[in-house]
Amino acid sequence: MDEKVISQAVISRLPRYYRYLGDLKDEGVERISSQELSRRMNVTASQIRQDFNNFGGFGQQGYGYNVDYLYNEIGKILGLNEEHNLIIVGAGNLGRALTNYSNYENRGFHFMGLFDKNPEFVGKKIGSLEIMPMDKIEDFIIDNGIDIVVIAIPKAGAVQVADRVVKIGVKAIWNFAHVDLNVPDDVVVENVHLSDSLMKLSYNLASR
Amino acid sequence: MDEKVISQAVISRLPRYYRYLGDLKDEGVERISSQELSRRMNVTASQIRQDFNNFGGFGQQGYGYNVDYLYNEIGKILGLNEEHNLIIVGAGNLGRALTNYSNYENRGFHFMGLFDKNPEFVGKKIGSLEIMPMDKIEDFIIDNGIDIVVIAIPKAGAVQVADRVVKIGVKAIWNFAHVDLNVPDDVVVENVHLSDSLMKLSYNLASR
DNA sequence: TAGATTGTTAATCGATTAACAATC
DNA sequence: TAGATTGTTAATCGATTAACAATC
Repeated sequence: MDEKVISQAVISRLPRYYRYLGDLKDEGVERISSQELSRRMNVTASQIRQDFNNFGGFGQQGYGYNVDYLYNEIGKILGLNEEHNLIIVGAGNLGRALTNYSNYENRGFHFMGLFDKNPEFVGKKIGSLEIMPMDKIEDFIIDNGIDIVVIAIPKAGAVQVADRVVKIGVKAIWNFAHVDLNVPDDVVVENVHLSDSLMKLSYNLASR
Repeated sequence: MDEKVISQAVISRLPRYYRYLGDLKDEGVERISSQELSRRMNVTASQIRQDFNNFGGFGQQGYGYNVDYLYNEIGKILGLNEEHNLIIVGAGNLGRALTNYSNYENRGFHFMGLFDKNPEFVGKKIGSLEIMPMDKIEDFIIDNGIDIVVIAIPKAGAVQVADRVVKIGVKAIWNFAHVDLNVPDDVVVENVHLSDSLMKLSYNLASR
């Protein structure tokens, strides 16, 4: 391996490139220059070329970038050619919303199970998934090759759930709980702190 | 006004400070030094002091920071002492999840209305809110002093909804649609692109 | 007063932008 | 070949960290 470490600033921009390239593809655009993409996306052409060149040369002098090729390459970089099996812990409103967020499916993200500690929920079906009790989490993860765990429960239980799934080898957590998870270095956590986001909006609104 | 512009990097960290200070308050901690906070939060003490000093001196040499006071000051900076009235456009799973995200309530964020274009949804109640038809959005915003609009519909309709609410004076949009909204300079948009977040997780998992 | 710790300036580091030679 | 546009190096800008004088 021994790959160059890419800064998170670059990584954060990749999904947006991917989205724009997908749109261009849909429009039937075959090739695009960094300058034209820069105009559309409102970033500098320089940044676009620097970002792409972190991963090797995807373009051609005098021509630009082939949209289809670049789209696929960025998809590969993002790991979208891999299949991922997920479970969601927490069958509250948010957990249910994520369950049905079916447009992930076609990107290789498969939502396989839904868990909740509320006995009244257990057994109920959300879409095609049946809600299972919390004590089945470990077995389900192992039996179904789950590699991503989505935490959609209040902060009180989140840390404990994270500890449990990390213990049996899960290496990726998508965390919606409003708490920082403390995990080993080789486990990646992606936080979605909705209230942080709303506070940022509140600040920017107030200080317009 | 004429206030110094604070970088978004700093703003993004404020909600996290706010959360940790709230926890400290709950623990009954009265004062804290930048060094101790740095240890807890895993950031440098230098950064903490720099961040706070963007807004004036909240501490005292030789003593540190008063937890309660600092908590309140950051709350004020974030605009949490102001009342905000919100509506949610889109009564799908995500919209419903946000509706019931009631812990925002006690921070002065009031979810006042829920809208959907699906005639079958209109009239149904989600919690205490009745789903209203899309053509009532403008009147409702004006009549109820709505200052934040939450967009929780697919990308297809999102741009149009944004245009409509901006037209009648809304200055803040919390956007969950997977599309960039093009709004005037004096309108703030806070994006929550869930699939971008999942792609980042996917990348970081693959390149661990 | 002595010790602690801030507020703030200076140094460093990293990310973005500009420039241009390489090359299609 | 001439024109266009990348890949890449150099310059700039901004953010983070270190250091320390001010002061409680």
